[in-house]
Amino acid sequence: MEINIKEDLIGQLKEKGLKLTPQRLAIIDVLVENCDRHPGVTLIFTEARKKAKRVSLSTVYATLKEFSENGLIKELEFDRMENRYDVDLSDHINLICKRCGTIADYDIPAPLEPKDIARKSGFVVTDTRMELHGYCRDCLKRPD
Amino acid sequence: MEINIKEDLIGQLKEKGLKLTPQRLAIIDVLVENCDRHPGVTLIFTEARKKAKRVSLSTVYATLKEFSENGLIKELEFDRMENRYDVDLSDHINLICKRCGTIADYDIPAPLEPKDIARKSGFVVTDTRMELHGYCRDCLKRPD
DNA sequence: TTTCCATTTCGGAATCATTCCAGTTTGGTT
DNA sequence: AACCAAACTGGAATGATTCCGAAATGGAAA
Repeated sequence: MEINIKEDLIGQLKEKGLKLTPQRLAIIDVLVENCDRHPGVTLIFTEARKKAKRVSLSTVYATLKEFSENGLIKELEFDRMENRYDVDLSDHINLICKRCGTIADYDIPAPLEPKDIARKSGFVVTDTRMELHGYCRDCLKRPD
Repeated sequence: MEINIKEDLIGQLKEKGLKLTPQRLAIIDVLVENCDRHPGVTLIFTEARKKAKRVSLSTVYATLKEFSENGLIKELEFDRMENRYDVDLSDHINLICKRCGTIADYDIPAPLEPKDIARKSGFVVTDTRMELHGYCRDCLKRPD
């Protein structure tokens, strides 16, 4: 499964005419290995360093930007908090824990028809983002 | 109508034991006058200066934070973009134009039951945020 | 395989919204 | 009128992100 995601990402990379560098390969590996963790730049940077000899923070930023602009990954932007990256491109709802910062996916398809919205408001939807902030199961258990 | 919102805000301020200062009064005025515009800090700061003799940027930040923490207003956080503030506390969907940055409200109640989510995922929802990014009617008309 | 150049990488400086800080002022209660 | 916790100030600090010019390199073409 992870192999498929990885091969798919590399395939898309070439399709888009982007070069396959050791840095990018390392970043892809980290993304795939942590695909259910919505990793941030710091984690990706740290882990990528273990895989490729030379990777700079600038490169990680540039690469993640490039990838998300080309639709390889999804960028979840946050305020006063590192952006998070998701290999899962499907529309889903993010459950974001206020306490530990964990981001879980909630897979109920959003019952919002872009067509209805366009018809009623004239607004053309290109990206959907649904966040539910609150507390995850684990944090609720833990005292304090 | 606007009068009611203003009086209501001032009422809540006193209820919460917060002091009514000329700076806060000016900020409330700006919020109410621009209630359908989702104003950001810069706009609020600039306009508030016209109303009160002395207002500092720090105060605007502190005040907006205080207000939203006390539930007087809603803070919409953005990445790489000023936060926006909303006097309308009801759950609604924000239509955010990628081009002009306008934020419009879309008033269809979200058909997501917090109870269902809690039951299925153990996640307790405290805040809902739904954003649909795309292009507004006006920007679609305009060429280039 | 060698050449070549657009792309990528690098690290350090710059950006910018926001927060922090320490000192001063002030609303509103006693 | 006195008092003090809360609020205000402006300048410095923060931290994620972007920008920059120079150096390195993937991979297509020769």
